[in-house]
Amino acid sequence: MTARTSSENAREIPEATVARLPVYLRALVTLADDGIPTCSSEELATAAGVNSAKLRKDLSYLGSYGTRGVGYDVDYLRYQIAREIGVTKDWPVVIVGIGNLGHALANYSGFRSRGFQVVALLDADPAQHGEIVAGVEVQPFDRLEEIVAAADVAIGVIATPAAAAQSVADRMVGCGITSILNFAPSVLAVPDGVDVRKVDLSLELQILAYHEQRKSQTGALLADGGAA
Amino acid sequence: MTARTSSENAREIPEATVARLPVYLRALVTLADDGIPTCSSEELATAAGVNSAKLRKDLSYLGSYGTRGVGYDVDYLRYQIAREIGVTKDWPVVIVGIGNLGHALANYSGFRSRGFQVVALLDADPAQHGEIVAGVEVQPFDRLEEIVAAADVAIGVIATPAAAAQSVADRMVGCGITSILNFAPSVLAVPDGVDVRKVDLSLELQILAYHEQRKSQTGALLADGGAA
DNA sequence: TCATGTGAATCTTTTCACAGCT
DNA sequence: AGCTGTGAAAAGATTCACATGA
Repeated sequence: MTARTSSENAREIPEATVARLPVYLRALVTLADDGIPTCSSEELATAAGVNSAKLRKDLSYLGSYGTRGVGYDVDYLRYQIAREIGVTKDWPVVIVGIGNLGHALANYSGFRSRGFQVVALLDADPAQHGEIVAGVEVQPFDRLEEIVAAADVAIGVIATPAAAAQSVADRMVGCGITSILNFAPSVLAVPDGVDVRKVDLSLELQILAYHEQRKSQTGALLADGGAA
Repeated sequence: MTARTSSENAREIPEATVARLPVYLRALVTLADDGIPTCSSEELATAAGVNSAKLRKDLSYLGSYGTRGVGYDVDYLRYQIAREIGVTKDWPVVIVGIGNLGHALANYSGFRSRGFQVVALLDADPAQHGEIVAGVEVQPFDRLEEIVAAADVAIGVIATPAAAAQSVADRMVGCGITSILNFAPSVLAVPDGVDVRKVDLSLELQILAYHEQRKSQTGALLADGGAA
């Protein structure tokens, strides 16, 4: 669920494809780490958990980076996807709300290694201020504007309780942040041009519960759809 | 598979709809908490962050729970959706991997209040054993089978490093778990009939980065939205 | 010979627009 | 008079299957 941005671009990559590019990138990094120089669409698709037709169609939106009869050069394709996503350099990120989840996010090494740098941790609660988490000091939320301006931050992460999320989002938007990753279980209202992605833990579990309930009922057939 | 061939099964709910039911449920809970007894599709859609046509179409797969000319009874619709999802009673859940993220998950109150009960916290690292997190003791991973059998656990959460995720999933599947929520950044191979959902924090940020990069390029398509 | 890249077909999801019920 | 519920149309995503070019 991202904001629509229309525009007639020849390079218009479908949203479903965009959502898979990071998966491909991670699979390529793993292959590269294993010393594999080249792969077929079949191999990469397996590593990424999709089928090869979908993979090839997805990659075709980026360009022709493979070699017919051979496959893909792992490093080359990896670079092309990283460039397309925009993670060839690090993005500065602020995290607001340093509770349990905020701590976990701040400590999550995957951010650093995948194109993001946590430049500030902010919390409204004075009791938290001064604590050092993953090498970064927790500061008052009121310093948001100052920090965003100084580090040219475009991406904000909200890990506050639901009640605070909208006002945090408003402040973020007000100081120029245009992408928000929201872990609070609330729907955010933001202006056009601001992207919001939501991660909701209990929502994911509820989707599993739905399918789980189906499985235990009837017993006629397991059905399912493969997931992932 | 499936073959929408005739036969009963009038109850086939599209996956896209299933993924939104928990969102509607949460919106309804909020409305109920605010003391609102009735709402229109327009109001509920706004609260859920979707448009009203989509909401009505989604609800139509469950049945006819509204009243034409009036709207929906909040409590009644809430119960119907909860029943459809299968969260009218609690599901027992085990969490494996009690690092930063595992701690945050164990402490996350949203699980308890939304249909899930954390019955065990498991970790392979003996240094963690015995610690009490959110009132639950961290136990050795080897007790998995015993605990799953005793509490009839169907849903497992993996919050381990990527390297351990597949072997944890194998053990879970081996003892009868058929739904897995995976926070480790790795693709899990599981048999048919087992559902896996993945939450990948840096993947979400990378999707935002893609759109962010687009915004800063060209500059032509910045705000737009209503304009064009 | 072989695997990519891609039109065409199929399936899914969203949106439209209004008939039908309160 | 108004809002739901739903066919039908449109848009989007996936899969098929093979021409294409290394």
